[in-house]
Amino acid sequence: MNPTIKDVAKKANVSIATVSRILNEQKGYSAKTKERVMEAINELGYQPNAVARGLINKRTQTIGILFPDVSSMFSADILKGIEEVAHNRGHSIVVCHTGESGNRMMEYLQLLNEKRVDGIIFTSAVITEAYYKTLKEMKIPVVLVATQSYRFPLPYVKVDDKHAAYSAVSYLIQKGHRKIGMISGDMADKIAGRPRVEGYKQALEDHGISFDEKKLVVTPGFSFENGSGMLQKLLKQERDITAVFAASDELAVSAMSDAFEMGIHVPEELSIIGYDNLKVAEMSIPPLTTLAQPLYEMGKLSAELLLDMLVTGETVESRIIPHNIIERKTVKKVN
Amino acid sequence: MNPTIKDVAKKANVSIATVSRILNEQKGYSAKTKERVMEAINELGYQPNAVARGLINKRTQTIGILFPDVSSMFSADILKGIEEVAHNRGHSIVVCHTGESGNRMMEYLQLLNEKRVDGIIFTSAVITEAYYKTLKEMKIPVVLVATQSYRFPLPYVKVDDKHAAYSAVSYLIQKGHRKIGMISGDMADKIAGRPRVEGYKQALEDHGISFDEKKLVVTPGFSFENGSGMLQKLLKQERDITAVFAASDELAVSAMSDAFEMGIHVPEELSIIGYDNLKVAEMSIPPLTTLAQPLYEMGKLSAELLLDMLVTGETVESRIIPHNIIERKTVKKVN
DNA sequence: CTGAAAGCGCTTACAG
DNA sequence: CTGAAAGCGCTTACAG
Repeated sequence: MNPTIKDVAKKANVSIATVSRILNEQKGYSAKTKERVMEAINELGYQPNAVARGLINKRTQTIGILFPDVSSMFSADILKGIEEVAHNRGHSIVVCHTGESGNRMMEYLQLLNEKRVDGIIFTSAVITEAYYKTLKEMKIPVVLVATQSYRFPLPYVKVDDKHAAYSAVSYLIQKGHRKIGMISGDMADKIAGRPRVEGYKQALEDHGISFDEKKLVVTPGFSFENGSGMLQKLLKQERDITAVFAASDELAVSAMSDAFEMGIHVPEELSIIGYDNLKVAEMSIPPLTTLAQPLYEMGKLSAELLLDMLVTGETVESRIIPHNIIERKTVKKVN
Repeated sequence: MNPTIKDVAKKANVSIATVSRILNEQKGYSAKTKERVMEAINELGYQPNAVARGLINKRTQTIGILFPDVSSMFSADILKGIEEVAHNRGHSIVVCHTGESGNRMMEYLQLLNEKRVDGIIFTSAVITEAYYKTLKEMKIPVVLVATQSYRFPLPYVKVDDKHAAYSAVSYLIQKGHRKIGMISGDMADKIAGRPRVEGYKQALEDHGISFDEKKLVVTPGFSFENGSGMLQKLLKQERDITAVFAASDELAVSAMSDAFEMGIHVPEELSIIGYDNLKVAEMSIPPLTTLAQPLYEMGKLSAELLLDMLVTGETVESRIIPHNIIERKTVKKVN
């Protein structure tokens, strides 16, 4: 068995109270008893039991992170950012894959409660009433990343999706494009779906281009698989397009694959701009121009905010993160 | 504060012992006391405190997972597989990003020990003497995924790298290629580096093709960045090549980007086969033919084995996982 | 500077 | 079928 505080106390000939004090760098012991205790600790290879500490301190030094899909490229950088600051600030992270079933979500929420995590980071999904209710009952800080809630007062860190989409489309327009199609994710999605379409429309409008619904194509999600065949569909509806804005990088890459199949050259014959700036954006051929969400930084910031809430006990302001365009090689200037 | 077992005991007018029994589905209570207790639990919204349970049971129902890079595509599927079975079997996972610094690794090992995780899954890195020593002192089950140790007796689940590389190169040969180059990762890496080169050499030899070191190019890692420019280098050393075996998908995709830059058409002018079958393999243009490691299944299996060890208390046999080739579109038949 | 004791929220013999 | 009590490994007043 692992040695306990009792073992070191015995070995050092002091009470467990003073061992505890030394461990926690409080005061109330002489230099030489400290020395004796440290010696005993080293000899025994003693490591404090964080479970016992957690029980009494009511702090487990761990935070829970909820992902709809832990293995997506989208989650990857957020996770890394969170891990980075959590670790630096003495916390570990338990990661939860909630999938699409609300079931799994509720299971995990309950689990995180039983495990008494100190806080929760909730990524890119929508907060339902049930989720909010249990979250609230847990009475621990929560921060949202890459999502937000209109109904419930939870701090979030995210990009302004409408604005970002607006920027992406405006960029295309600046490059001389006026016949711009869009491949959208689920329009019923109020966080990442509709706002991007609205941004697209607004950019057109502000530049005197009228919206044409034949230039818009919708698929139920944002994944590579969802995007398959969408470019064909778009071009079938409306042959006369010089550029397309895809609502995610995976959708964009999917469109590039479709273009390749159809023998359409990107960007010579068709410009494409994505959204996200996933790792795959640099790996695509040619490299994808895209609207970047700084996912890694968003992860870091969300963890910072959460841990701040933990120390101050106060809630924190939401943060709209600036987006920007990463120019690579899929958008061509046109007259 | 969260209600405790004491609160429900009081409310139901029983002792905490019987509440505990009911919670743990043991026997020793009447149907109607159970009913009363369940009622109290519901009314209070009581959730057992897993920290207290962990302290007394000496089981935290959590396992630690160590990744050199949590955010890599390689980690993604392994993580998902582990999460899947861990969750199904009532365990949560704390994920650790160890980076390249051995430092971070030791920190995390200590942390996992203090948190008293029930077991550890160690992925795709090499076990040093120091790691092994601390792992051993923790006296908990460990399983290795996508790596192994020759020096230390730790069960692993992985593909046979040499054999897999052999298969990939043999596939190229079957397709009629005889002038086959290789882009290798770090040759000093005894797990994923050298064995793949050995497999390459052996496949050549067994097919009566002599190895030519001008057809081999080495880069310090397996990432997309590491691969940049390697195809140029290879072709400069030896122009006369019809196919290349890349030691990872990222390296392969990198080579495809290089080929694109150089105006070389894949697979018409040059065939490429990768290794791993990451998500990016299907997304590349054209889709990448590759030697697949079933990462998701390997993740699942490693968790199964770890949890089995936890229940049986016995160590478990290592598993060599079968690999296979996913034929997509980057390898062309040749005469 | 130091220790005895209570307590965190549970589980588990032990006794009835 | 049920409860009182000890104990898991710590921290923290409290008292000296």
